[in-house]
Amino acid sequence: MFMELRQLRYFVRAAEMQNFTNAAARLYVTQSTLSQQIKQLEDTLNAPLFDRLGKRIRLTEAGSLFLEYARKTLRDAEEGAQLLQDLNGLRTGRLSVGATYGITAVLVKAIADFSRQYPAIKITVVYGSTNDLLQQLYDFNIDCMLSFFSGNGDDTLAVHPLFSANLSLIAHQSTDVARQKKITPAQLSDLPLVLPSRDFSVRDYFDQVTRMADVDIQPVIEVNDINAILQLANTGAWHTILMDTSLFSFPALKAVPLQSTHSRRKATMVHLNNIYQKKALQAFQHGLMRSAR
Amino acid sequence: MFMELRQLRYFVRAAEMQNFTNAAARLYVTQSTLSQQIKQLEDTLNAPLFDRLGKRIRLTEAGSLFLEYARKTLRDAEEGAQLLQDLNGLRTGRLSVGATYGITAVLVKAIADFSRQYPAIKITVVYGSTNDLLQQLYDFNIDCMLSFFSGNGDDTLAVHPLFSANLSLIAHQSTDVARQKKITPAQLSDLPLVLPSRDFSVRDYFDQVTRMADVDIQPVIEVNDINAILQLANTGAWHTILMDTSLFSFPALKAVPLQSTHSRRKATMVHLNNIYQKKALQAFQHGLMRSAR
DNA sequence: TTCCTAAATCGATGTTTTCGATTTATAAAA
DNA sequence: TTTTATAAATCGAAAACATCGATTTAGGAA
Repeated sequence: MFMELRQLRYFVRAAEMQNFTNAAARLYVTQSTLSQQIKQLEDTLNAPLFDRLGKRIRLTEAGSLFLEYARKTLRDAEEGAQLLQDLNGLRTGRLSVGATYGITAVLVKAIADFSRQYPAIKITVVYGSTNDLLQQLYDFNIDCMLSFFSGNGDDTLAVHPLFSANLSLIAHQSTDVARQKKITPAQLSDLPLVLPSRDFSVRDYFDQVTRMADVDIQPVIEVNDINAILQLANTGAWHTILMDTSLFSFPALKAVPLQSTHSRRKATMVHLNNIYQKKALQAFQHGLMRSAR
Repeated sequence: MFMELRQLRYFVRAAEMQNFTNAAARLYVTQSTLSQQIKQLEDTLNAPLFDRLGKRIRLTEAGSLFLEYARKTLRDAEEGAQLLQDLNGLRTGRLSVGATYGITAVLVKAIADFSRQYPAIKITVVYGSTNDLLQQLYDFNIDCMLSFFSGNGDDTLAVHPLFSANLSLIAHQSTDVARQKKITPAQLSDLPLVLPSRDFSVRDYFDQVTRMADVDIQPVIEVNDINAILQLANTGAWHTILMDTSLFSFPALKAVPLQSTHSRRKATMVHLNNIYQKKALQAFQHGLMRSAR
């Protein structure tokens, strides 16, 4: 009725050996079985594949033509299976990681390590707000999310803690405040501040902290790019507020921890529960945990 | 233990439908059977192909990767079988032809001839927009496409010219314009027009021509069915714009060629390159070329 | 919560594959 | 020409397998 790969396997071997009995032996079936399966294949194809010349057999024209396709079919199936083997061995695949800015330092290190260990895996990094990324996670656009997110109560998300970070004043070393060991929210109101715009969760978080400390702090400048903010801070003319872990590649900038309840946040790695977890994600998570320590 | 084509057939259908129950129905087996065969395939591949998200399913990374190979495998097997069918001398087989409406006259003649010569070949005609049909061509749903399409630059498509057609005003013989030998785009603006909706490539094409002639022409009525448009034109109350070859079976309607640069288009027959070409397709193409002359 | 629907699982059934034995056919040897 | 050896086809029985219908499990909707 329908063609099956078994029949193609048998046919190809028989064509190669030009002999049913030997082919059957190689296939660990009896000659009877081989004979019947070939016949069945011929029936479904409605064409003879072998000429039976007494006790010899020979491919017909149809058989010769079909042999090529039978081989190709088997090869494709084999390649597909091989590809999945490779996937299991992390010799191929894709990994898509979402992150918020505050995670960059750890992320860069983790990705560098991972890519060195598994050079065949293609990595995509998607920056966005925590909410953006959550959406993308649910849409299956990213495999995991790195952010300051502590979970939403249900069990659809797996949340793995990475490290803790402090909300901090970022100031150029030449300024007075840069030398302080800590600073209170109230003390911020006199300082010239450049803050990330409300797209960034750290800004939300900062507003929350100041509201709780009952002080009102308005930035002089608002920018929606963390790197630009750091550049501005690097001139010494402005300060900013970021998680201390956002601070790297600017040796002249110092982080002064904000003194307040809840000024420490936990960075986490989040992925969907209850779906198959890519091996690549597991490996990446493993490296990430090490990088975060 | 071993992969079988049956499993690939089930898998591909399930992946396409994203739903086991519906896929099973289409395959004329029960959902139970499908479920078990998919599981078996997953076992032999040692990789999950679907995420089971409650009552939904979704391809895993492995599944997406494997889908391509499964399709390729089935296609090769199918091509091999088709090869032998053709070898049987066009005494059996299927031919699926996609066409846009403007080709109908030639298509009908070609099919009539072909079917008389090879009565055993089952013919399917699929009408659709050029883009629809291109997609179906790439999906192997149709063997060739007849349309006003001149190629897309790459060598995956073989394009054979059939005939040229003129963009024309279609008017009832009782109207004044029907007696003109030709008409300019500017002259159209005073006429009551029913135009095919933008789904039709001829409309795109007409808009392009008027834009180049620097006149703005808006239809009174827009309809997404060519036959309905011709019925309307046949009342004498409206005119329309079509390729002159679309005009047949309405003896009272006349085509007045649009006088403009580029108002002639070439109709073509297009099929995929680099795959085995059915004998039936070759024969059909041959007849088509003769009909188009 | 209850209801609805989709996938997984289970045991029974029917089909298909396989096997071993036998038959048929033919090429080579006597 | 007969005999012998060997290879493919055929046959009936046995094993393996796919399929089914019924049931269970579980998510999503009302």
